[in-house]
Amino acid sequence: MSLVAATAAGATREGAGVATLSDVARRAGVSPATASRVINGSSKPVTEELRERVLRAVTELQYVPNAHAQLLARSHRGAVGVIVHDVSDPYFSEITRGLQRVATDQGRLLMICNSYRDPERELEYVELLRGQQVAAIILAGSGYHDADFTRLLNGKLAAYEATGGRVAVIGRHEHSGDAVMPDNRGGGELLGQELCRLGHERIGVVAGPRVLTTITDRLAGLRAALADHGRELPEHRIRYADFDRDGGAEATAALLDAEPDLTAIAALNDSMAIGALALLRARAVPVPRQVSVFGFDDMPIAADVTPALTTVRLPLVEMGARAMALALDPGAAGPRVESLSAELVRRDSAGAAPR
Amino acid sequence: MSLVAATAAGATREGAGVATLSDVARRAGVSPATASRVINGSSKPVTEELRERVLRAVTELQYVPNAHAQLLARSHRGAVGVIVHDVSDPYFSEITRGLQRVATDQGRLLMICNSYRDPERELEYVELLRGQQVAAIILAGSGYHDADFTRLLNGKLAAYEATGGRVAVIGRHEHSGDAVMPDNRGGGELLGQELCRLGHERIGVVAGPRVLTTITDRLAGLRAALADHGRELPEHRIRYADFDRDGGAEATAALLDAEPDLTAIAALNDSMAIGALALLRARAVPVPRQVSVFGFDDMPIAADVTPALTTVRLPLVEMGARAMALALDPGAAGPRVESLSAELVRRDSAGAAPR
DNA sequence: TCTGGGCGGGAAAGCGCTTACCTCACCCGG
DNA sequence: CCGGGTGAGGTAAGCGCTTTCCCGCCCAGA
Repeated sequence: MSLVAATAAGATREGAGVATLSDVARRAGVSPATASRVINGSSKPVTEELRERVLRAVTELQYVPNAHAQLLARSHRGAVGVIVHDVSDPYFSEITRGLQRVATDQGRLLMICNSYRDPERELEYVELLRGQQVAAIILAGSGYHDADFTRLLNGKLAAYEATGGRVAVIGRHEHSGDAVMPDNRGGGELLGQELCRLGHERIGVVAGPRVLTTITDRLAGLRAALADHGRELPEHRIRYADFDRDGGAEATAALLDAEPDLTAIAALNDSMAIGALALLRARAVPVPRQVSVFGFDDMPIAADVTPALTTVRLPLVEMGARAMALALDPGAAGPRVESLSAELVRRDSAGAAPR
Repeated sequence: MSLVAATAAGATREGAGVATLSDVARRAGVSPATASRVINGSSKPVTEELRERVLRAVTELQYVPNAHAQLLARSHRGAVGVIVHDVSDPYFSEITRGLQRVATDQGRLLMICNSYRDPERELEYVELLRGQQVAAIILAGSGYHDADFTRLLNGKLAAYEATGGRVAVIGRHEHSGDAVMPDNRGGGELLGQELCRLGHERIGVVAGPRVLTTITDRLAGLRAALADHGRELPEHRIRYADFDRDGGAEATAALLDAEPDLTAIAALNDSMAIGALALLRARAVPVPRQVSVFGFDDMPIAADVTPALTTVRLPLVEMGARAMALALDPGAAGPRVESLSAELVRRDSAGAAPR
């Protein structure tokens, strides 16, 4: 689910009569208590006779219990909140699939919120989810290099946890609690090693916004690996743009305009890599013969573009599943951190550097 | 949001003390009524002095109102429910984007539920959303050829509408209320015309599940256009499979195995077309030189695969936006139906039939 | 000085449900 | 024949909030 705070405005006030529990009880000629008991199979026994009368009334009135009233009365936290950058981004779709699977297994409802990479909105969603009395909040997706924001967010999360809420994050170092950490740095290193193995020297990097910690991590790994092989990564060969397809195309164009003889483009996620591929095709640059392209994440479409994308795989579904498991298992006192390693996937978009 | 019915089991019962409105009131030394008034800016004036005391208490206690209690007290329907087949499918991501935009503009919260093409689950979600007291329910995605299911669904929707709920559907004829209808049949015709224009005779169709009305509509349009040009579409050249990438690959393989000399593959959505493309590439069949491939929907990635997909565009975002507008506008007595037409997008995956 | 009107604030009645607790009838053993 | 146990059902007290209604105060006007 994507949410947006509902304001008081624009409320509809329709509805002559939604059937309530009392309506059912009245029609069945029993007390609300009895009706409630048969409707949600309480442990307290009710005679067959009454049970049937109640069930009949339920179908006749098309009664559906008011979920809010139930929640209030039970003071029972059922749902789990998830805050992602954007579910329509395959990276998050995959993570969400993992989250969903575990949540479903445990009979939990999931509320999914899109922050669209706006820290402000992320903060709002934490409040909103808290108001919804969710049992746990899961934050997926890169954190931000912004100390003020981090402090604020941690404050809110702490308040939530203090009242028994559980929190798990995916890929954020800033939070001190339970976390699932994909090895972004290690993935960057794999990328760097491959680049060196293939003999690339003039490498352009197509990066997402530098405020994202994911970007700096991947970059750091890449730099480290290159340095190991005596290569440098000058700042002017890194272009920061939106973390999506169009950003990838744009950054690639800028890179190529500045230095037409690059032999490799390393995109910091697959969407950007697809944008890079599109731009190269538009400019009739042969891939990988003249320029090799690398992605990151290995989202499903990566294998289907042409040339199929060489990329660094992150176990996205697994990450989601683990995070949900952590969030739902009250266990362990100390914070638990699970690291998941990256893996290089060689396909057709990268080859040896032309000489 | 994706939901799954939360069972009573597996509830957590944590939480020593979530601050409540009374806590805030007590700490501020005012009545709950006053606290409530300042917190959600009631029209009733409150002295600056008290207002400040309350606000201070709110921040000190990190108070967040209990959304369920608010909803209950206001008996105000805020959210809107959306049932789609699968948000991670770009077709629905796009529609959802449109829904979201309008909902956000009107300050509405969206609850998104994935039915994963399971009619049973669709029914359950209608109940669930009703229980959540949503102001409207939007059903997106093909209906099913299943009279029993349709009757059941319409019954539930009618009950919901009877109590003031609003319903809008996207691409379903079975419901009699407000609807946004993409012109699937017309799109099929466009496809057929293009196929004829390019001189294709031996055409294989890669279709999704035949229980989906979308499939039969597109197929009907395609058939009609072919018939106009004196061509037939024999049943054995239609393969029904899952409505996704893998289904597309599978159906294409079956088609080619049976008739290696087909000159065109018409897939009934882009995901399937991408699967077809992948299979053809794997078999080293040149596209479009030997076989042309057509998609349907024009989802964003269609332009980025290679060869770029020739497809039939549906205004997905627009469809979502219109549906939400209909759902949120109580207006008109009679049911309103908005038709949106399809458009052929020529790219590189289709060419003249080889001779 | 007295009255009426306005206005800020509180008391309390719900919203629809769950559940602890109580009642009442019945049945058993002593 | 009676006391107490048992078990089915009802009563009512909330869950946390909003909102109507009312009260008391202050000031303007007579």
